[in-house]
Amino acid sequence: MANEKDHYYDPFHYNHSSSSFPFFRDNNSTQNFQGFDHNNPSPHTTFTDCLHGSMDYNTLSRAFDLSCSSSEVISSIDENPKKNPSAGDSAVGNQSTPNSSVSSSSNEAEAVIEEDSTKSLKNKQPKGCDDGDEKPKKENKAKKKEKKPREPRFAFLTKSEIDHLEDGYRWRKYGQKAVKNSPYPRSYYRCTSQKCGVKKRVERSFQDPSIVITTYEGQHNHHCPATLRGSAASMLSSPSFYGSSYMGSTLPQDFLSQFLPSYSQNDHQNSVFHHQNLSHNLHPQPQQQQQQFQLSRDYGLLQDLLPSFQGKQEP
DNA sequence: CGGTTTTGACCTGCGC
DNA sequence: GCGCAGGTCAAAACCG
Repeated sequence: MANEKDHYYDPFHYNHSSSSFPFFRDNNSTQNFQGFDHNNPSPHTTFTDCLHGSMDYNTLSRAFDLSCSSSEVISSIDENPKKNPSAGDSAVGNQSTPNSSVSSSSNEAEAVIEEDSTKSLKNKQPKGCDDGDEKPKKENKAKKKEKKPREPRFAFLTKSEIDHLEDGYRWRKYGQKAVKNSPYPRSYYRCTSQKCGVKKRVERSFQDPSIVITTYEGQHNHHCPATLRGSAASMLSSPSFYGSSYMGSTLPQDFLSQFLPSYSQNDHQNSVFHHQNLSHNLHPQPQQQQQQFQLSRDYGLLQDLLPSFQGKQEP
């Protein structure tokens, strides 16, 4: 979907020289990792890894602010590749020149991300004009659906054996789909809280089944119904969880506190977050890979993890 | 019995 | 226009 509604934030476009952490934000609201093309980044892709926990846009935003005082934290690449094709190319193509496009991104990234959600309208269009002989079902859907902008997305890679990670919120599964090139299905969840339209998708990496890819969409308009201690917080300190590319050198505690209200300093001491400088560690040793998953700037790695990504990667 | 999960059908956008 | 893939709906099944 390469139209003006698409916005692309290059997850890889962080300033690795400063060890900022690679949170990815998917503003564009279409599919993840699908249709990614080095030469045409427009097809939304964003990715993030890091921790799992109760994330919503609010907490994430705050977390970003904390760590991302500068532009490099989050690289929003090209807010509109279509408008600026060359920038679009740079979104991915410039990854070898980390500082080239970062400058303009970050600060606007925050603003852009919300703005985008009003622009991205990939949601189903109402079929209001269906003819009378259509199925009633269709008509109902048509009436129900409105043009709703997609919410910004955040994707997380989590090393876990559990598919659906506890994050303190209650979710209802509303769908499951097989993922192309992957033996693992993708599950769709919706927050059960009334009027809370937050969704999340959970899928397992095809290449590394121990990695769960969780994509959050939207922000909760209510408090977390459950304390996280014992659930997400405990998982943070469990060996099965490896927050990999968490790069914020000053973040861990504050950041985690933002995500996990019950996350204490004590937890932090036991946490498995690792500060990594991706620029020096694009290809972790096998041993390291056992200990921590690392999100690399190298597309190849993402490609390995994401089958659908891979599909587009190889012509 | 109410809430959740499962699952096939349906819808939409994109590429060819 | 057609086929494909992602995303969603909603009825049925399941569960506590």
